[in-house]
Amino acid sequence: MAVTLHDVARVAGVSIKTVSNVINDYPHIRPATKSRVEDAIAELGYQPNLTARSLRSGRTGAIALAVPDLSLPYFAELAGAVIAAAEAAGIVVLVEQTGGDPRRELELLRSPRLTMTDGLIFSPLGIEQSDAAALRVSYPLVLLGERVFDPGHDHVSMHNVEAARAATEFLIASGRRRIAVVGAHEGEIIGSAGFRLQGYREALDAAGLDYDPTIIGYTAPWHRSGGAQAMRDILEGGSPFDAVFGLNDTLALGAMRVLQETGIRVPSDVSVIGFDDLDEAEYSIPSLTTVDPGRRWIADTAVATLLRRINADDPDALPAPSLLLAEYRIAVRESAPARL
Amino acid sequence: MAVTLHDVARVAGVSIKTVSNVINDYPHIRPATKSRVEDAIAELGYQPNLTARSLRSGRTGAIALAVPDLSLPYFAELAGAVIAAAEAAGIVVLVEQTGGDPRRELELLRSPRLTMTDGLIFSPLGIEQSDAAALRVSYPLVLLGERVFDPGHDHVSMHNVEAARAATEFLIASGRRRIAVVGAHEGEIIGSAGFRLQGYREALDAAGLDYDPTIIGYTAPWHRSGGAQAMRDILEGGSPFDAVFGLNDTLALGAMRVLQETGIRVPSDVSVIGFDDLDEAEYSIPSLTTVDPGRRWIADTAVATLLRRINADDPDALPAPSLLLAEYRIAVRESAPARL
DNA sequence: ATGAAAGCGCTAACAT
DNA sequence: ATGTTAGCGCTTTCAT
Repeated sequence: MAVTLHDVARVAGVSIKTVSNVINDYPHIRPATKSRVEDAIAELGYQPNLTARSLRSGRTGAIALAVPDLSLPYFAELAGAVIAAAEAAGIVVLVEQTGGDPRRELELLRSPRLTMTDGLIFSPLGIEQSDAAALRVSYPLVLLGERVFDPGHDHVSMHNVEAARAATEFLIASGRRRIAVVGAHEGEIIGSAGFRLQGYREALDAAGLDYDPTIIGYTAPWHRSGGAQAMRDILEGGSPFDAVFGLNDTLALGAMRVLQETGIRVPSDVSVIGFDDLDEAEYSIPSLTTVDPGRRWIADTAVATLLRRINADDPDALPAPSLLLAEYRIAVRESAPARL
Repeated sequence: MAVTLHDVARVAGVSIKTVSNVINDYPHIRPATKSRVEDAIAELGYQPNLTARSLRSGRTGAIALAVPDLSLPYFAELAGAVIAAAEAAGIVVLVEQTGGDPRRELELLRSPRLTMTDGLIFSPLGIEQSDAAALRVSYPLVLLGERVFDPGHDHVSMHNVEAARAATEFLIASGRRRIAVVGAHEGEIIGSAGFRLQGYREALDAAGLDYDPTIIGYTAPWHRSGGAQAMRDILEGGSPFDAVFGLNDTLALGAMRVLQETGIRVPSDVSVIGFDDLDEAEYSIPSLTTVDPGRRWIADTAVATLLRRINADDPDALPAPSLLLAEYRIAVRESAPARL
């Protein structure tokens, strides 16, 4: 069926080893032999069978990336950045969607599917501290997102607490005092929502402002509709506020829409800040001030770190698993100007 | 290193064939033998090596998906839908980004990488009619997007002309007469921009309205910023208009932002309609009326069609390559109400 | 109902 | 500088 090394070897009048040498740029080949082989390859349209190569070499040249859902813009942009970084390194990416479901996340970690890849970049959402044992796997693994697990893994994440604190301080510095939050998770300590809320409280404390639970809006799914609903809850509560901190951009965008519906003007009545710096933050009406958490750096670093583990000759000779945190910055746009 | 069939066979006291039979649910196995093997599998934590299975069976259980860029929301949502459809069929998806660059698209079609997959779902953007020969590949291939090539391939697409005509007719029926277009491509006949513009012109013709080139905005990249720029061009031209047809949602969203900046109100002054029905169309301010082109159906159908080719015992016994077109509908929201 | 043996296409070890 | 051989882990004949 397909052209194999043997076919090329026969046509070129050499052994398959020589053909293999040519393909793999082995240095000591007579130019005449080399060109004869290359001609045969071109003539037959030979392409190496990567499955066979993988079986023999133990390397597939592919990695897996597991994210909750590509329809969430943050993860779509993250996946795009990971694929681009992997391609630059000559490897391909198998993308899995877990839906943030802990059962599917655990299943994925033990899936035989992973034998088709050299390692996994995993952005968990549903699994918990008690599932940490499931992360002790035999293949190279890099975790993304919140560090809710014991050490022992390379982990690439962002400065959630500090960045959220900086976002809140930015609003305070611009003159706001009653800052509502959209997207909190009831009782969560560890996790994006918990960390960002903590940063928010630290900023309030430092400024001597009181924490007012009546302007904290809760929603589990971080969609726009969740942000809209949480914003409505706060409005119905009746407590005044002069700014909104959306714990991510889609929440902020959903909240902004509800404000607009209600006749509240952004930013003249209420400032709005988000978190993620999605592409669309630049084009919303008004454009969204937000925290750029360093997504591109996260993707590049995750791939580089995974490849370092994969390529390690002696796995134990490698540096200990590390927590790598991206730099953040505040992207100032219209929804929350630096001064009112 | 890893546990193999041989290890399981040794522990269970059977041959590897029997273990293989158990794994593959071969019916004629003595229950006692079967449970002995299953115990050994559990005890050793055996997992089949899918690379070896692929080499022997000729099937990888993976397909490739090539799209321009996951940071474009349409393709992110499409990719998510394809991965979900594939997962339901028990296969995984290797995602490639071409950037819409014809060179990379052509390269991809001949990439040895594809030997790691059973087939390809390809959404081309850059290659042209003259590259049609490159599409005559030896592996199963399903094309997505505009049918700019000769037949001979399964192709899953949308009713571009009709849907664009319907969108335009919707605006006309609502009372609009001067409908600007944002996102046209200079001189393009075949392609999303060309087809949708054609549908627009057909609707104008049918309604007895003149086509006015001064309210057609051109932009090659279908980003929000492109939509914004094309909208500005039209405004600078000074010709009046009472509606905007964005040839996709991001263009429409970018245009809407410029209208708002200029003090033009949507929809009271100008109606805006898009095309794609992205998740975000529902949450923009105002929410965006748009054409739902049947993305979910497209993803399901592309996967099902590709799998049919892959699973064909006799490739020639299959139905001829077909052009499959999704049903469309207009999602009516605030930016263009049915009646003003 | 189970086993023995071959071989998918390649790379690695060892020859020469 | 090139050839020979073995074998990665599995499925698939072919036996029994």
